[in-house]
Amino acid sequence: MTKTKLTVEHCATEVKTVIARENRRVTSYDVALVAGVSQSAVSRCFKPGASVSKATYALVMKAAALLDYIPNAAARSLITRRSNMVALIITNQANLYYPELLAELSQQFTAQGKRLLLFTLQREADVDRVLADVWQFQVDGVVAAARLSAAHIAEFERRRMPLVLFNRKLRDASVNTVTCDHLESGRMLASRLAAAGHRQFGIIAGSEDYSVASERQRGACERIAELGLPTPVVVPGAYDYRSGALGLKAIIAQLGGVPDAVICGSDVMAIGCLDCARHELGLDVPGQLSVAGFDAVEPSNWISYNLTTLRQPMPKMAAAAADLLCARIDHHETDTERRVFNAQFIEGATARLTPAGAPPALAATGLRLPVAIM
Amino acid sequence: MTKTKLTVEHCATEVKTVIARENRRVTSYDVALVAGVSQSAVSRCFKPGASVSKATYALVMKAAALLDYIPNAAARSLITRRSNMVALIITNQANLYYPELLAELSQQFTAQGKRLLLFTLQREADVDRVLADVWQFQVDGVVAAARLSAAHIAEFERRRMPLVLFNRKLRDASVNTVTCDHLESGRMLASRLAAAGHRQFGIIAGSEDYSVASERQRGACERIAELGLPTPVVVPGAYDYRSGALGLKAIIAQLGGVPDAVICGSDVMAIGCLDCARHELGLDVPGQLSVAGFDAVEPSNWISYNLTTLRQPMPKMAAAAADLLCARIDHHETDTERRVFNAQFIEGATARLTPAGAPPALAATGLRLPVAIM
DNA sequence: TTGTAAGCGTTATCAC
DNA sequence: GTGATAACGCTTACAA
Repeated sequence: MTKTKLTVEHCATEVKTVIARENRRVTSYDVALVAGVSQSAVSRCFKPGASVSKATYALVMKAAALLDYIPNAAARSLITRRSNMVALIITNQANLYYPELLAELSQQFTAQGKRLLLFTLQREADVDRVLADVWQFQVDGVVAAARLSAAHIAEFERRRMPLVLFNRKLRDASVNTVTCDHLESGRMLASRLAAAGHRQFGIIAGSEDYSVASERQRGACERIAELGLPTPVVVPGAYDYRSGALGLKAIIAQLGGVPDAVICGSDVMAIGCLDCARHELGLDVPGQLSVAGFDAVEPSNWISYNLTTLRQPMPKMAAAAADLLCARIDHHETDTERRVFNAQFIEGATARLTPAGAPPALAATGLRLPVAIM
Repeated sequence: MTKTKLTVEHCATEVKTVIARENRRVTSYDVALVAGVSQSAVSRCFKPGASVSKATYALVMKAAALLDYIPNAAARSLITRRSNMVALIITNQANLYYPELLAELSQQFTAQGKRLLLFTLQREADVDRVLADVWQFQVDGVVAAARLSAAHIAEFERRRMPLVLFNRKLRDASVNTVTCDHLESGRMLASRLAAAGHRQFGIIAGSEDYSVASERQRGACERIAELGLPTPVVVPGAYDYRSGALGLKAIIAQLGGVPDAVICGSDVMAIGCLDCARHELGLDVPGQLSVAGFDAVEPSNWISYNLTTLRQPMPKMAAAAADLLCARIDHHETDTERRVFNAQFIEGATARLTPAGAPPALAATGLRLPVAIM
């Protein structure tokens, strides 16, 4: 004959049915009602480091759990002016060839409590259309792995939107950038190949508007010229597998013969070049021709290729991008900085790295070389 | 000696300085002030088919442009209950091996005015941690390319969160799913290989918790059993390149010899297996051993591999996922649906597809086979 | 520590 | 077609 005791549980289920009937979301008011505290008390419980008594906290958390309450980020961001979202502007191409980049960035930003909102580009020219969307979504910052014009940069500044350029350079602008020294990479590769006695180079460049490949080309050409070697034959490429084969054939046609070495603007092109040389043209690589690429993508490491290439320290670069952006967002850093990383040379086995006739160094024989068993 | 005429431009710059001084965002009120209309008129101008006169529209748009005004999506989503964001829950692995998936999904959703908010998982087990975040961000729906438990699914229903599972199945749950028929793919591959006379199979499976690879394995085993062929040797793999070589060696050890064919749960493993067979073990593929994979990833098509494999129609699958999700979000569709696609067989040149001794079919010689020139 | 009340910047409803 | 006004769900002074 006891009068029904109004437990928190009872109250919660009752409130839930009301919410369901009114077809609305669970709010902090609902939780407050169930917990028997004020709405602001509920709010404080969900703010890390706010002053709440243990008892209140427990009460609120119990009610929240009962109601499946989760703070509404949209409402929060309206007042705090923080969305905890970072836009990533990236070309499809970039994601296709550097899938680790996405994983690394996502992980780094997640560690800082931020999530990536994705803006992919079919072509670099789509930036304009995409930027309008970026502003709408109230992201806290932007990582751009795409070509931005000076006007774009100006708009970022006007809107005070933190920005980090990833592997893109812009002259005459003070922007945070994270890059790998592609010019130096190109120089280094040319130096190594020249030291091994290669004289006539072919270069398969990237498309003109992609600075990474063109810087590598510029670096290689610079160094080749400095060394007084014959002018290399430079042909354009589209950064893909097919470009490697087409490029090699174009180089051979233009040169009237096989060059000593072909430097490709990317690994995928190098692999295309390599396959064409070996399987279509029947050339011995690196016996008759050396082939080298850039990036050290996963397949470059596969036994069939074992490509001579240079590795960009992607995890570190991603971490640097996250650091720079978070410094601006969370610590109101205003100075801009350029973080430049150096590529790591991967010897591989598709380029002769010692002068012809010299005994092959240990590396040239390769740890991963075919070893017949039985 | 004319009194300063208060043009819209003058007014705009004045308002801008005030905004800058007060360090706040440009709002629709500011635009209304400059345009000389009410705030609600401004709001209407930014709503696609609202009733506004041409004159007002022009006035408002001019003022908006002058002030760099863009509607605040957080505020909008608070009242409309639409964030125009869709969460993509994806394992790092999935993105690493299927980078096109991301591009396709992003494109499909962008076409529907929605953007992807990225939630990457180091391991499939991280889902729990990630889901709490998903709820916060008020996304309109979720595409999950990760393993969800029945409890997870239940939470989606409780929260009425639209969900599409991508390439994951769940027994006994009515959920929207988009899959490729991996079981049938496995069966088809086994059939084709058996028809060509292969009798003893080795299978390199995927890790247990990844349904795609295990279904393929199940399909292949089923079919092999139906045909009365010897029980295949099944070894586990981790979906990566290294697993291919390890798997092949394990199969050979377990069998005491080389099998007729090895079916690998993924192309990357198949490529690892292939490289090991050819370069480490000195086997002739497909002369002494047939190797086949699944997925038709880009490298599988490279001349060095030209892998026998099955292609998932990724673009169509991505489109289907977007369709299903948008139907629930925008058209309040409540029925769930399973869209199952069939894989396309890619003959390649790493598996013998005609009975031994029979004259090779045209396909077996391959259009992309090495052709020495000169 | 807690509650009250004022925003944040929209969209939606309703008179006019 | 246009303008007041009330939500939306939260954070944050400020007062108690």
